[in-house]
Amino acid sequence: MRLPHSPNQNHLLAALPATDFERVAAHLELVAMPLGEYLYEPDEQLRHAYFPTTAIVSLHYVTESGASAETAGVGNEGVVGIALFMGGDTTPSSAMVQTAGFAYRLESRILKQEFNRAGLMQNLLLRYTQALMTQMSLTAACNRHHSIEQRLCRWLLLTLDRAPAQELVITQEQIAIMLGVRREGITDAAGNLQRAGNIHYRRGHITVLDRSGLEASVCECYGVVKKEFGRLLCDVQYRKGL
Amino acid sequence: MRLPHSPNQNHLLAALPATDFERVAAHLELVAMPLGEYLYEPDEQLRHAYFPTTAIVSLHYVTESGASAETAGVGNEGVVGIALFMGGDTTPSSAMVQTAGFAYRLESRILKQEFNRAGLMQNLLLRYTQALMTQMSLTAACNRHHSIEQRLCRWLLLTLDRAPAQELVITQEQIAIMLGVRREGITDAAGNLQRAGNIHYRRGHITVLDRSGLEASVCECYGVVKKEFGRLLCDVQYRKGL
DNA sequence: TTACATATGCTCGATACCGCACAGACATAG
DNA sequence: CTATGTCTGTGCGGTATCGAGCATATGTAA
Repeated sequence: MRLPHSPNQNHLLAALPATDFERVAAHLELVAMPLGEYLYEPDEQLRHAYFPTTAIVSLHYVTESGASAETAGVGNEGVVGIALFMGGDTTPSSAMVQTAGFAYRLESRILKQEFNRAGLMQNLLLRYTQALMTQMSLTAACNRHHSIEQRLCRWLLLTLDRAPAQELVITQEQIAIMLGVRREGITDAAGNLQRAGNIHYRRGHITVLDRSGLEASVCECYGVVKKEFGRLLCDVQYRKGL
Repeated sequence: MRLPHSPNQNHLLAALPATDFERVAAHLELVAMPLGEYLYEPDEQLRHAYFPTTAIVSLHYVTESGASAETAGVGNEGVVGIALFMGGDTTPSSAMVQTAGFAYRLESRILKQEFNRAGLMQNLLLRYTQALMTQMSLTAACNRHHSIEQRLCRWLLLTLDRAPAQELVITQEQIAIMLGVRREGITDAAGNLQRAGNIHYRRGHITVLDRSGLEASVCECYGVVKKEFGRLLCDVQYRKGL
């Protein structure tokens, strides 16, 4: 399975009206996103915004003591580099590639320019940003009140929704870092899910066998985030010919 | 001490250029914000944006089981009702008055209108929104990795920075709800801080005796949020004559 | 095939926090 | 001044999660 790359694999780019899209298309640059690459580190000036197609990026904060916690994920539904058009240019968080794949990147100057046209692209980016805020808020609440197993289910489902396949290539250690827990905590929780027949995993590969099983174990947070993304970005019109 | 009310007590309003300010001034309505009032509940259509002067508002999410957790606070540095100009109009979170006081409110229509002028006000609101996102992200990480006592210190310092006085009028129960922990957890932590001579409290009143003591116990999150607010909103020019 | 690095499984004690129950202290209205 | 409701203090057992250490399994590369 080797699909040709297209900017339209990213929902935001696909939602642009033809005239807007054509203006930016020439500036879009396809880039490979290897696992573990940092798109930006804390307080580092961003040069590009990234519109993932098959890659998934994790936005997270790393504490002084080295512990970390994901605050939101970005896949083909969104864009990495919000701070560029929000005006801050940098953030104290980091963005790391969590699932290898591809993205189209756009120079910061071009993105700002498009944003300032105050057209549909601005509207789209702002609504996406609000959805991202919802995800961050829910993550904060979820971290307080829900168990590791529930949070793992949330994370798996959200990641699966962004992934092109049913199999995720990631180790339990890496998931633990995202969720901000010990690796053994993930081993436990994943073991439960595997015993229940919901997932199967082996050395860095997780396959979802029964999505509905995960949905039965997940906390409300998944549904709320999902619904909010749907609500905020449901009326995007895809360009003809997609 | 009875200061005359003025929109300039809110930093965002105070930062507007005279011409912009005069355009909205006629629409600003001073409102009292009693403790516990909900400015909006989940998915409820917002009618106004609120620019607090002396009031402090808590943005939080309430889970299905009734547990809650604050994701960010808003005082005279900001505005409640981000969703109006971001385009979503509603959010799954709630906004509740956490410290009684006053705010100036603006009809949603007027706010959107001003935002869409794409002038300094838009720029200001977007940078404020980014600062708010930083607060949400840090809250998520803080909830994962820092102790109740550290989080209490963070909350006290952030609230103090927004409060007009050194004394906060709030019960331990209410603080517990904000932080998403048991009331007893706050009793413990506050007891420690009182024994250390950093604060003094009695039945719903907390007085900060030694700010530097709190700063010594707080986690990094306070500083990061503080710095980010400073960075994003430092260059606001206050109108002459304030 | 073998060696090696790495991913996962398991155990143990420690601890932060929870849920519950109840006692005492304080503020304020009558 | 007293009664009442609210706020705070404390103790108890229970549990999720942590931290550390080590055993085992599994890919991969020599």
